[in-house]
Amino acid sequence: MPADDPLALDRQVCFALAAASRTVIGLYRPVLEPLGLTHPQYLVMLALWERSPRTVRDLGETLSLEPATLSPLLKRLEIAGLLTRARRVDDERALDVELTPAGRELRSRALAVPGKIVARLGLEVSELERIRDSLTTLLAAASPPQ
Amino acid sequence: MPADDPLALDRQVCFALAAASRTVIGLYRPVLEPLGLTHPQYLVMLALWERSPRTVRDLGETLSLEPATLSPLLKRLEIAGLLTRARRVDDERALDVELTPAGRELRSRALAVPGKIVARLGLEVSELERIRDSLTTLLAAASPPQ
DNA sequence: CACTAATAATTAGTACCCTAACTAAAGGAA
DNA sequence: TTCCTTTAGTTAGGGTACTAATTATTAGTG
Repeated sequence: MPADDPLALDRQVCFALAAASRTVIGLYRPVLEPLGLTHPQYLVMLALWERSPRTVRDLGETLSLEPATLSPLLKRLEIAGLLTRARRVDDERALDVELTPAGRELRSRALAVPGKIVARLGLEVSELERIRDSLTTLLAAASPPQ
Repeated sequence: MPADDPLALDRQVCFALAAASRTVIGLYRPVLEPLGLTHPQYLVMLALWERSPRTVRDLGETLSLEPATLSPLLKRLEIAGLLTRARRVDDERALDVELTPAGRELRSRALAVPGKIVARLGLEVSELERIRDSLTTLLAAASPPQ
């Protein structure tokens, strides 16, 4: 195996990305479980805590997720009582995905989540911010032209 | 929404990670489809092109994937004729996952893959390497202690 | 040697993830 | 106004991804 192998696993950004993503997200599981959330659900709630109500399309664009992924996911959050989905009055193709009081109140418990993960990672916050900025660059480069 | 909101989406490394990972991996789909591979399968093949045969456990550790994920995935690659799975003689709990001649030959077509993705991303190779190194740091921090 | 504990891989179950197809509603053009 | 095109969200289907449970094999202990 030559030292300059173009297909070497440790040369592939996509592998580093996939493995890091899965592994980091895996750390959230025990932290989010007491809140009754999976990681993708947590991301949805983060978006709604920023702004609610929002449409499925808006959530999809914000989270880089397809409607087909969001649809059942939102359904499960609705069943859990954290949000409601109602047809918009001005455009009945669209849904207003809106936090319930329970969904809103969950935010205060979620405030402890990032700190727990940062502590588990044991990296400097400044380094995490640098990594995050790199990822934002990468996401922009990979995203479809607007 | 305060400017220093600890739960702001764009402050979460995990969100940047999830979105970037999904989006970048999504770019591979049309490139890998002519090779008959999904992205996770591509990663498995990369590992086997480095070294074959390998056990499921070895592949799992290398790729940060659970055996439960690998089991059906390898089965599909076996059905596709790219690899075989055989009980090891020295330890019948373990499998030897070994490339077939077809699996081995696929590598030459796969050599074009990274270049296509890099071109699509339009980022300098040096920047991609920097990002990859960051991710490797992150993966190490997130991984269970050895 | 007998028995217990640990290990490797598979299966079951749940929750994503995407593409493709579909239904219903809205927008736009003639 | 009518009709075609586009859009929003859902459903279907295939492929992951994980935890938990299971089966069979191996390792370790007395």
